[in-house]
Amino acid sequence: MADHSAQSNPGTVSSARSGDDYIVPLCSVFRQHLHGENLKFTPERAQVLDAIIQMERVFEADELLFEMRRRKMRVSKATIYRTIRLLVDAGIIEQILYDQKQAHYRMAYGQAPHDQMVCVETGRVLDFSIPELVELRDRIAAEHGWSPVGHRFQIFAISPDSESAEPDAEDEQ
Amino acid sequence: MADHSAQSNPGTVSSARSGDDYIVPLCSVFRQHLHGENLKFTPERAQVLDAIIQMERVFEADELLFEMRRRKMRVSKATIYRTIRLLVDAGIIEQILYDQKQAHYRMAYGQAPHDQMVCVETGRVLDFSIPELVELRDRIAAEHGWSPVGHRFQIFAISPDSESAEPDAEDEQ
DNA sequence: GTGCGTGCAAAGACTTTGCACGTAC
DNA sequence: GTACGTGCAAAGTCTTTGCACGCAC
Repeated sequence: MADHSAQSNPGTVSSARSGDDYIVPLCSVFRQHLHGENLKFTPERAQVLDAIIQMERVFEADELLFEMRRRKMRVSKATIYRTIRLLVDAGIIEQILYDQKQAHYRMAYGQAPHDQMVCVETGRVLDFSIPELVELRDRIAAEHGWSPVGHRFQIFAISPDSESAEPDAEDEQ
Repeated sequence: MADHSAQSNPGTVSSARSGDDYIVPLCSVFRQHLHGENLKFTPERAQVLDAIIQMERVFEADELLFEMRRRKMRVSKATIYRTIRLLVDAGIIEQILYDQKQAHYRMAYGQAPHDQMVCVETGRVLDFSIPELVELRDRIAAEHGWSPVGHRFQIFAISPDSESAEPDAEDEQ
């Protein structure tokens, strides 16, 4: 497999199209999902989705709040948490786990691949896709009689830029 | 709880030997690690390690506390948390991530493989090992010029016993 | 019009920390 | 003897919830 790395560049989910192109379809997707659940499409929810789209990378609830404040969108923390949950339910974003401190999320709509490499020094994230992993997963699940519904593959590594650039004095006696 | 997972299959930490056999070497490992860091090997720390060994499965800090209380080991919650961190540093146990609610840990000393399958219905965990995954990981890291230090592979699936056996009224339509 | 949504602050779940006393080395 | 450890409770961090008012459908 020569080049399985879908996004050659660090961290960003979308590459070819600009952020704005997403807004219309994603709004529709979200609106439809809400409608299907008898929930309402409010300005606040639209703003949260909009802000997430603008972030174009992995984010935490807190970062989203901060970013929205910076952009003069006045939405409460509670609403952000509530909306994030709805967006996960709608399949528009997904939760990823780096640590148990706080939840991280990212866009899932554009079918971004699940696999990623995380730099243990800098926190930099590189997304990529390994199609065989799905086959592997299905095979293992089948061998045990389980029904696969998803998987997660993360590589922990040190990125080339962190070794050189970063002094990173953890403990110097 | 009956038999939380794994034992029957490849990948459990202990298979042939009984729990007690571990106590001596693990104590030594821990003691040496502490000594190397100029820390002390106290009865409390020994008890925490002992209790973890007896659990023989994935555990949470809270479960460990409960189990130790049950066995009349009087160790404070703070000490459990502090000792868990030391054991992770020593490489004796490792943290695994199911969700961000709380941290889960398991024995890492016997070089248990990192890969696992989690039942999204019951929480049952099945450990297994895929050697190719390490090669895959190393190859991908190398392709991008990163230095791999670890990985995590989790399959989310529905275990056969959960569909039939378990009522599990999460939502009963 | 009504029921779902929102903001606010308070509560909740898990983990860490400050302090005074205790103990392994 | 001393520096590290311990228990306790209080503080911290991230997330959820109760309530009164407001708005989308």
